[in-house]
Amino acid sequence: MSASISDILLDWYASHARSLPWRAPPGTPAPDPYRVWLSEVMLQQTTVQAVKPYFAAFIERWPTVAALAAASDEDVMAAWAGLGYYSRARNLVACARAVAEMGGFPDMESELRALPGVGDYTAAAVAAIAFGRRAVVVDANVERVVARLFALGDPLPGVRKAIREKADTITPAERAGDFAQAMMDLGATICTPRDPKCLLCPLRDMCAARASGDPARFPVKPPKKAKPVRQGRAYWIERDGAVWLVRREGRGMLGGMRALPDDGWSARGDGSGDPPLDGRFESLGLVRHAFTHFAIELAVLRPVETDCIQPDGEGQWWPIADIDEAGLPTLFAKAARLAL
DNA sequence: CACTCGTGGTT
DNA sequence: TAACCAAGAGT
Repeated sequence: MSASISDILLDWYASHARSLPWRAPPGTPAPDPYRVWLSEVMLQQTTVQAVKPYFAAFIERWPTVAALAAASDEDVMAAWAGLGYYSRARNLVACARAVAEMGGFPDMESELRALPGVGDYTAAAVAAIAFGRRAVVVDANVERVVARLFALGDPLPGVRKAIREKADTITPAERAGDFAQAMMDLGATICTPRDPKCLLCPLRDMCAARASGDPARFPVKPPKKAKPVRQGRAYWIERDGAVWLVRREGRGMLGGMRALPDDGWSARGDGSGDPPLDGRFESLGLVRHAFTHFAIELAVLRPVETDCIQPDGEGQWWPIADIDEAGLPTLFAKAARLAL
């Protein structure tokens, strides 16, 4: 009887696992579920390199889920600034509070799945990695590896159901967590999106995509839509060494984050809203920034008359010397850099 | 299902 | 340099 895919992969993982701050070495006891969960949320659509400093800072500042549950929304949002997808930070606090209330993380995939910010992938990953449960973990790496192993040629996202079924068939009953991480490491280091390193792959002899001669063709992706460019304005309003900052509303673009006041570009898309105070403005320059589904050209403006300034609406005067601690998302950090 | 939601590195 | 892409979730 020949070795199974999971046996081969687990054997490969024993000597090729990446060493990561949130990870236990292959075959060693599972890490703290809090660390697993925190890293998985941070890693959603985010590179390992980008996550590392944020993970270290969060663990240092909030060593337990109870500590994070006790933190203020404002502090967590500011600590998340720059990492992107800020709904993750809003859900992170909500999830920490729910878990603290429960007395700890549930150890079943179905219960994990019910927590805020925990979807199919994260629930399976935490169940497998932190609790040793058998769970079918499918992220973009696994999708790519499985699509290639079985040469699944239908386009995403329709092919996902078939991918999951195939992933289920190769997931072992034991060590599903190591298996999942092995699949992800293989996808990240060998079975890469472009130019896969098939000669180094432990599964090369059983890979249908490699046999086809063009493994990089899998998985087939749909054409992407053009990215529109929006125009907007942001306002740099200074008084006594401080700048006027607002907190963005709701769950939309950059929701919950501290920001410069703007003209409503994110809601309207055309930057046609009103400035936060009357008077004339002069230009400090233009910030170009690309989001996932649109780009923006943000004009940064400063009031010409600088006496007796008091902007409309809610906000706070933030000391300019401490601007790095304001927790501005990157777009507004760029605008602040331009102003300074 | 289709769309929203960030950012920075790589090619 | 424009495009692609990363340990996805919520609506």
